[in-house]
Order: sequence, then structure tokens, then C-alpha cells
Amino acid sequence: MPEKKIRNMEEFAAVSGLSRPTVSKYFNDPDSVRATTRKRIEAALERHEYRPNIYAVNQNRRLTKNIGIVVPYLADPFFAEIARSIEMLVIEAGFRPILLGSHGDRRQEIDNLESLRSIKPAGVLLAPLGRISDRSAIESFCKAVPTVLFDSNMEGTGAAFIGSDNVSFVDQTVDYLCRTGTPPCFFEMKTPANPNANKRRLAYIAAMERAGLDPQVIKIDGEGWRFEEIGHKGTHDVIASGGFPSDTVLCSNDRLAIGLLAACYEHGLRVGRGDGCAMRVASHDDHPYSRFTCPSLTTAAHDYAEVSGRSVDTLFELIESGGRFDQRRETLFAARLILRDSA
Amino acid sequence: MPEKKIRNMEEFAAVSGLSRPTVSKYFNDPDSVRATTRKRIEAALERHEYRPNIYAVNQNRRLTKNIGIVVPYLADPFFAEIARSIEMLVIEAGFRPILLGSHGDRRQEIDNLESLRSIKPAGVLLAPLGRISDRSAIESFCKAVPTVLFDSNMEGTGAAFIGSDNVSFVDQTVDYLCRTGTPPCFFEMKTPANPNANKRRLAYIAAMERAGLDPQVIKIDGEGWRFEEIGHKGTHDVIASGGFPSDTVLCSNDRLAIGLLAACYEHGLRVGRGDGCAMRVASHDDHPYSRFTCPSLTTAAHDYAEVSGRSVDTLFELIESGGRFDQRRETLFAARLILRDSA
DNA sequence: CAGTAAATTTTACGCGCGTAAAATATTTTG
DNA sequence: CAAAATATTTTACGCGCGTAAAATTTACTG
Repeated sequence: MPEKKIRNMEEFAAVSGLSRPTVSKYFNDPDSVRATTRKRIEAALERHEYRPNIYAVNQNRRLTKNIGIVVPYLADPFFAEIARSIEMLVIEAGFRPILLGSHGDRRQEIDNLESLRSIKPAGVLLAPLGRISDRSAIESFCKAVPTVLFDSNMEGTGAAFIGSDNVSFVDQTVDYLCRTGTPPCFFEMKTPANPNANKRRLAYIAAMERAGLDPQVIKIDGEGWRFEEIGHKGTHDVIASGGFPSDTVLCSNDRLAIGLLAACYEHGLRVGRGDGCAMRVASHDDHPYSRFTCPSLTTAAHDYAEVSGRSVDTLFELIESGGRFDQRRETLFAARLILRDSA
Repeated sequence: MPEKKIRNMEEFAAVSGLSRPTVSKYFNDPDSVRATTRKRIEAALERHEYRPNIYAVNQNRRLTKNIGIVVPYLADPFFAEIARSIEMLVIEAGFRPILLGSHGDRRQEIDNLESLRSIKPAGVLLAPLGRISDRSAIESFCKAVPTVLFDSNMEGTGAAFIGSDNVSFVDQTVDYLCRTGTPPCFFEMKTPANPNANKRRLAYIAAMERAGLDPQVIKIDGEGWRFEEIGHKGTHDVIASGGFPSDTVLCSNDRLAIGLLAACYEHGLRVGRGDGCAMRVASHDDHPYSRFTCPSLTTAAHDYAEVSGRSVDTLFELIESGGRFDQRRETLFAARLILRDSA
């Protein structure tokens, strides 16, 4: 390889015997140049390693190929999984995912959006923190950048929302638990970080009342995103002050349930539906770890693939529509009940 | 605000009554302009929202302010935590972290490095996949970009490596287990993804032999990064074929232990150090979930803060040294034994 | 094969900013 | 307070590429 290094598109165009703009066209869309031209470029490409300077490209393009993905908490495998799935789809579509985690922190979420704004993304997929989000900051962001919300809804904000149908989640777990044993009490944080939690509580109460049963909601203390710890401590507190009002506990989400199961284990309370079990526990989300709790956790599963797939599709549709929908869209996916050993 | 929108630095310089290069200097280092000048710019900044175009900036700067962070598997909370911690430090230092997960996939790891190369980062912090990494691709990357490896070493590659001292991990757990009960057998994957696993096995064997004991290594089947599942299935297999050779099991890492504990629970094998316990289990890493296993997991903890802190410091030192060290550096941090209920 | 339409390539310009060198202002010195 | 030293600002140029409009080539009629 005596070839001297290619420094820019000009030089690369020279060695391929074409003008620079022709080469530029090729890189934007290989099919936009004649077949013979394409061959020549691709031949040159094999001999002379060259890639367009991404900064120069993005400076001049109307729209970058960047897609922002913001999740509230990357250390939660649930979000890590969804993010991974979304990333793949974005790459497949020929875009460049930029993944940012908000670390459960209001300030970080804003910083992430600021940071995204500065890279002029074609669009953003945002799972907001929820209650503690800076709503007005997010709203102003959504006005400036084509944004699709997922997982956690903020009414009226963003061009669309894709998420799970919390009512479907709770209806299925409540129904199952009632059919097979004592009706459940509901276990949740006093001040849930996520709006889904509120929907789930309301759905629980509605489902119980519909069945002519008395809803029992247990609210435990704790702030932040360390749900396992909160569930763990909360369960100890509940047990210390007389125990659960029902031998069947429905947790708002799996991470809380993981903490609850750990605490039950420590108290020698056997969980499950067999003989000799002191209580049953079910939950929502089908967290990646819920298969490995002791006992394994009966839960209602998100349709990860549908949520991530539809979110990405919706965002691209939004981008192609110039960043605006006539009307805000909401898509909810039903849950799938996963029966394991805990209930 | 009748002010017309600021479109570029030229216009912003105009409204602040300065020349553009002066403003440019300010944005690169506010202290590089006279105090009175600084005041004027900052005053203008409050009236006229303006931020330099990041693409134009990066196109012209010798070095961008981007720092790449690559971890093998973002859905593993262990890496998510380390990444979070590193991100914070990078931001504090005034740089811009770009977080990429390799999804346990060789191809993805290369893609990540390619992608980083195109954004011309000032430096990269890389935790390689390990055994399945494309070694030559990584080596050539490290030659082109100032890179510090962490967590998982690749001899001779990268300007430095920061990690944990696996011998210290294993010595502490083996010593503790031997002092307090039956010497442990060692539980690991047949073909570990990560080089730390090999070091741990060797350290286990050495520690046992030093104590005049017979090392017993149990190798289970399984590929990939779904360690819990592999540990779970492996444990079932071991139990089905006669059980563990010792009532004390030392797992190569916590995620494997999580699977093992789930399987033991399913088999009614009580784990812990009290009466009525069939076996003891210990492990390594202090995974975020190891506090919530049943029983909680006795393990050897990484010094997260030290590893991430030193990695970042080393990278910045490397960058300031122009991307080269005279000699490759290796820094290992000792473990801290965490006693919980499983052993 | 001339003549026109369509596809492709080239010309020419600008994007927003970093930065060396030159010009100027400020501070220090005697 | 003038002159030298220093700090700061301005001039001038270039970075690597997108893109509209002009020029050219190719494809298509009859």
C-alpha cells in the first residue's frame, strides 16, 4: 500500500477519478449515482480507507442521523434491556443511537435533554423519570425536537406515547390471584416515582371493587430508585407492625417484589402456592431477574418487543412527517401473565 | 424580548460588542479573556440564548471533548453502575461521555470502537468483552486512540489497565470459608467469557494447595452473558448428577451465584451458615443484587469508586501526555470481604 | 441519426467555528 | 510619564463537507 493517506473527500474523489460532490452524493445515498460511478467509488473504497468526517457532515446536513434515547435509570436491567432493543432497531434503520441514562435524577434528565439538543438529533425517544421530572423543561424540549415518549406517560407532552396498559397488567394479576386463593393486598411506595405506579394502584382498587372485594393498599416509605432496598425495608416494617392484611401480596413492580421476597426469606416466611407456604406474592413487569428470585416470581410481562418496536416506528413516522402529528398518539400494549412459583 | 435569534458566534459577538474570535476564546476557556470582557459576554449570554455549534467546534478543534466509555454488557447492573460512576467523573472534568454497551457481542464491540473512532474522541475507557473480543481490532484501535482498559485486561493492549486484584478476591473468600467450615469447591462456567474468571480459578487452586487442600473445580456448560440462567441450569445439572463435592461452594461471580441460589431454593437446599443449612455459598463482585438474594450473598466486593476513579484519572493523564505512556501501566485494587447470610 | 428529456456531474458558494500571526490595548518598570 | 513587557483582541485563513444551480452526459423519441 504505497497509497498516501486520504485526508478528506476531495482527495478521495481524486483517487476515484470523480468530483467531490459526486462522492458526497454517494455517501448520502449510494443509489443516487450511476451504477458505473458507484462501482468506481466502491473499488476506491477498498484500496483507500476513507470515511466522511462526521462533524463536517452534521454541520451541513439539515438533519443529523442521530437518535437520542433517554431512560430514567440505566442500572435497572429493565430499562437496559429496552434500551438495547431500541438501539438495535435504530441502527437497523441507518441511524445513530445516543443512549443516555438519567440516573433517577431530575437535574440529570434535563442535562441529558440539553446535551441532546446540542447534537441536533433527528428525533428522541424519551422515557421520563415521571413525577420528579421537570415538566416544563421537557415540554419545551418536545416542542423543539421530534420526541416520542415511552414507558412513562406525561399527558399532552411529546408527539406520541407508547407504553403498557397498566389496567391490563393489574386486571390479569388480580383476577388470577382471586381465582386461585385469597384476594391480594397491594404493596407499593408511598410516593411512587413513576406514573405507572399510580395507574396500577387505581386499577387494583377498581378491579377489587368490581369483584365486590375490599381493596387494601399498603404504602411503604422510601424515595428514589433503589426499589429493592425500599421493598426490603418496607416489608420488614410491615411484618414488624403486624404483618400483611392478606396472605396474598400484589406488588406494584418486580423490583419492589425482589426486596419483599428477600425480607420474607429472612423472616422465614415461605412464599408460594403450595402447602406449607405462608403467603403468595405476585407482581408486574417481568423484570429480567424475576425468574431468579426465591421463589421465582409470578408476574405480568411487558411486551418488550412491541413497545420498543412501536416506539421506534412511531418516531420515524414522526420524523418523516416533519416532526409533527395532527394529533398526539397513545399506544398501549396489554400484559402477558407469567405464572411462576411465588403465586 | 424583541431580540432576533442568534444564529452563530458572529452574531453573538456582534450583540456583545466583541469580535468573534474573542468570544471563541471565552467558550474554550472563560478565564482566557479579560474580566471585563468576560462580564460582557456573560451578560449577553443571559439576554440572547446562544450555544456554539458542537459540530463546527469539533470539526476544527485538534481534540474533541468526547470520552468514549465501552462496557461489555450494559444490562448487567454491575457495569451499569461502573459506567454511571465513570460518566459522572468525566462530566466533572468538563468532558462529554459517550456510553456504549457491547451487548456481549464481538461484532458490536468492534462497531462501538468504529463508531467512536469516527467521533475522534480525546480518549476511551474500554472494558473489553474478553475471550471473544477481536483482539487485533482492539489493538489497532488502541494504537490510534488513547485508551485505558478497565475491568478486563488484555495483556499488552491499551496504554493502561485498571482492575481488581482477582487473587485478593479469591484469597479472602477461600480463607474465610476454610476458617469457618468445609473448604469450598469452585463453581464456574466451562468457557468463561471474562479473563477475570480464569484468574480466579487459578487463584482458587493456588490458595487451596497452599493450605494443603484438594481443589475441586466444577465447570458448567453455557455460553454468553446470561450468567444467572447458566448458573441456574448448571446447578440443576450438578445436583441431578450427585451434587456438589463439598457443602461449601465458591462461585466465580455473583451472577452465577444468583442462579445457583435460585436452583438450590427450588431443590429445597437451605443455604447459609446456621444449623439446618445444607450448604454455604460465597462469591465475588458484590453485584448490586447480591444483597437481595435468598439468603443474601457473602461476597468479595470491588472497590467501584477506586476502579472508576483511577481509570478516569489515568485516562486524563494519558491524554495530557499526548496519548502515550513510556510504559504500560497496570493498577489492581484489592477486594473487601462482605459477610452476609449465605456463608 | 438529429433532437429533446432525463439523469448525472461539476461549479460555486456557504456552513460555524478554531487558530496562528498581526495589531492593539493594558500593565509594569525605571 | 515614557518605554518596554505583557495581555488581549482582531485579521485572515482554512477545516471538510452539503447543496443549489449550471453544465454535461446519457437515454429516449421518431
